[in-house]
Amino acid sequence: MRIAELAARARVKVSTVRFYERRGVLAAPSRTSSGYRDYDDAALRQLRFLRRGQELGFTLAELVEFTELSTGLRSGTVDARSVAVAARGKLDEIDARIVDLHRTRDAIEALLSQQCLDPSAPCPVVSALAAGTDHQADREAAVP
Amino acid sequence: MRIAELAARARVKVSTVRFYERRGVLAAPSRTSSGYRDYDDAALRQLRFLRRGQELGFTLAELVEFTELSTGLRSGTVDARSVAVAARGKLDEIDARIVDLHRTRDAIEALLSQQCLDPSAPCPVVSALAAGTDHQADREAAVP
DNA sequence: CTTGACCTTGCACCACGGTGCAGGGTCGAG
DNA sequence: CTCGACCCTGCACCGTGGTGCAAGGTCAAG
Repeated sequence: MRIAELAARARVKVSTVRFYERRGVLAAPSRTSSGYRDYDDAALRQLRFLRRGQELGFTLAELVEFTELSTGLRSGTVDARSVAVAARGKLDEIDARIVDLHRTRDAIEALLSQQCLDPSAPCPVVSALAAGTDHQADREAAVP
Repeated sequence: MRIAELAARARVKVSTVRFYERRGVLAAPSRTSSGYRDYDDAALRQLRFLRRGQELGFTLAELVEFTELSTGLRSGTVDARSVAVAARGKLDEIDARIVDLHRTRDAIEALLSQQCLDPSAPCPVVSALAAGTDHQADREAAVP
């Protein structure tokens, strides 16, 4: 398929597809005799994978890393152990983000349940976000 | 306190503090007679709030919005209903992100539990990320 | 054979979130 | 008084993730 069809089916812009190719995020496709890019279904899957990954907050660099790990594992150039290490790392990152989001979520819920309407109490959203002790930074700021 | 101390205590760079002021994200502080910025504890709290919010994936614009909503509510220039509407919207966004992250998490966990080591089966991580039907886009691509 | 929709390349531009540097002023210890 | 650490402004630059436009080539319908 040509670039417009690929882009439409992956719900991205044509310019974005070319941008991904420039960045090496999407493999350069074969070309027709007249020089038009000619994509296959694998390119469509890859492009959708990139789009979803972006929506989930991964950077293009991370998504390239995932792809390389996945294909490397299949082709045997990457061993299972290093994939496991990488996966464990991502898992921990994601878990931390989920915990953080739950904290924020709960704070906003508290806001919704009117607790923030009392101007004498600190807003729970702000409190939840501003959380963190001063002591570490204070020590460092005081010593030098 | 002066800018270096503020920056150290909020764990951000001095240049970042000035950048936030330029962008209107952090209120311009009072100045000493010689023109030095002079910050109070409220500025430190605001800066920490911004840093935490950034870590949680909010944009500076969203954090400004939160701040304005919070202060507007306290000063009575914003009514509780519009805060509730905004909060509900953010809540839904966060919930969607949590669900997505859980999906990704589970897919990576599947990878860790060796299911991806079978080269004949599709990698669950890639599948989870590439998920989504083609039909909508296909229809749109076919009709014009 | 023309017309319009599509394709090509290259380059410039955008928003976001900073980062760094030059060239100068200020402050406190010694 | 000097020295170093700090501060000021302005401006240029960076990476990330695109977006748009000009100038030209290709292709299929009419």
